[in-house]
Order: sequence, then C-alpha cells, then structure tokens
Amino acid sequence: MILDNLLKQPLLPQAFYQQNTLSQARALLGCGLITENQEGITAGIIVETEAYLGSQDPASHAYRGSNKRNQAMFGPPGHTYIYLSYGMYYCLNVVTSPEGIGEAVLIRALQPVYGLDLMQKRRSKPVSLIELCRGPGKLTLSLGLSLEQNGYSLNSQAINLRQPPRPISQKDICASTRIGLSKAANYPWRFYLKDCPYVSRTPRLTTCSSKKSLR
DNA sequence: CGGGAGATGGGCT
DNA sequence: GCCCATCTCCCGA
Repeated sequence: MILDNLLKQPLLPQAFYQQNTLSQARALLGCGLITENQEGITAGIIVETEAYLGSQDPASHAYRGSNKRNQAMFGPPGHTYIYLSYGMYYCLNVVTSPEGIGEAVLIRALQPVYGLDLMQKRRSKPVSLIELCRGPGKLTLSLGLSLEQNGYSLNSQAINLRQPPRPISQKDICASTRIGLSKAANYPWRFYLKDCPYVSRTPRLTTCSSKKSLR
C-alpha cells in the first residue's frame, strides 16, 4: 500500500536538523510523518508549516526563555515539542535548533495517507478526508499525539519523519504570514504547498508564482 | 457553501 | 488577562 512507499523512505538524517530553521520549515514540506501506538499506525505528508525563531521572535513560546512547558524547545534538534493550546488541543513542533537555542517548526497540516479509519475513530465526529489533518490541533488528534510524546526523538518508533516520496520543487512552495498571531503578525514564516487542498486555510499574504488562491 | 461571532478552558505571565 | 485552535451556530450569497 501507500504506507509501504512511505516506510521505504529513509528517516530524516541528523544533518537535516543542522540547517537553519526557515530552511527546515521549507524542507519539511513533502516529508512523511508516521506515528504508532497501541491502537495502530497513522501517517501523512506534511503540507503546511510555520517557523518560530525563539529569542528573535515575539510570537515564539521560547521568546522569554525556557520554562517547564517549553523545555523541549531548548532540547536537542530532531525531537518533538508538543504543547497544549487553548486548554483543549495539542500542537506538534519539530525542534530545529541546537540545544539551548529554542527554535522550532509548527506542523500545521498533513495530507492523510494511512490509518484513515483510526484517524476517524480518534475524532469525536465523522469528518471528511480533507478535514482529518487540516489544522495543527486536528492533526495531533488524528495521529493520537498528546503531551505523552513531548520531547520524543523524531526517529523513534512512536513518531518519525521520512524523506519526501516525491521531491518538492521550491516553486511549489508558498510563503505567507503566520496564522492567528497578534505579535510579529507580519513575518512571512508560514510555508505551504501551492494548490494543496489539505492546507489549513487561505493566507492573508502570499508570495508564490501563482496568483491563484487556494480552494 | 463559506465567513464571522461566540464559547470553550489550561497554563503561562 | 492573554493565547500558535476548534466546534457550533447563524448569517448572507
């Protein structure tokens, strides 16, 4: 099945996480994300990311330094940082900076690939394929992620990242402002695949070759 | 149908 | 009090 194609893809090497954070935010587009727990395996392709640049970025959790909640952001790169948002939803980040720095990339949307029934089961109500992983809170719910996986290595069995099954061209990547921010609202640090229906929402500001908007 | 308002509710400051 | 989200309800096209 399609999962086999994903599983044949190599894990992202440690060198991947030595690029700067904005490069990683772009390079994560098209990568496979696989999770596994007692319930089974779920997987998808990353189609939307946002970069958060730590102490340079007022919108970053790490802006004011480390605390108990954001500790994982200051841990080693290639690990998860998962936090509770609005008291209800979890959001998944990839730590992208050396220990002690605190930069990360938020995974905002996936194209669901495998374990669709399990994803549905984890949702409170039936949703369309498009809605399964469209949004950072939705994808963690569908993938069965919570604070339990905070700080995990991204080449663990429970959660891992794979190189893109199909290479992504830079011209298929759009940049826009990040979603839902009041601070640093004009930084164009959100990246997503052009014309991809699984992307979470229409951006306020876009730079890409096509003028056509999404959906 | 899509967009907007309002409620939700934990942890940080 | 504020916040990197989502769901539901309501409105207009």
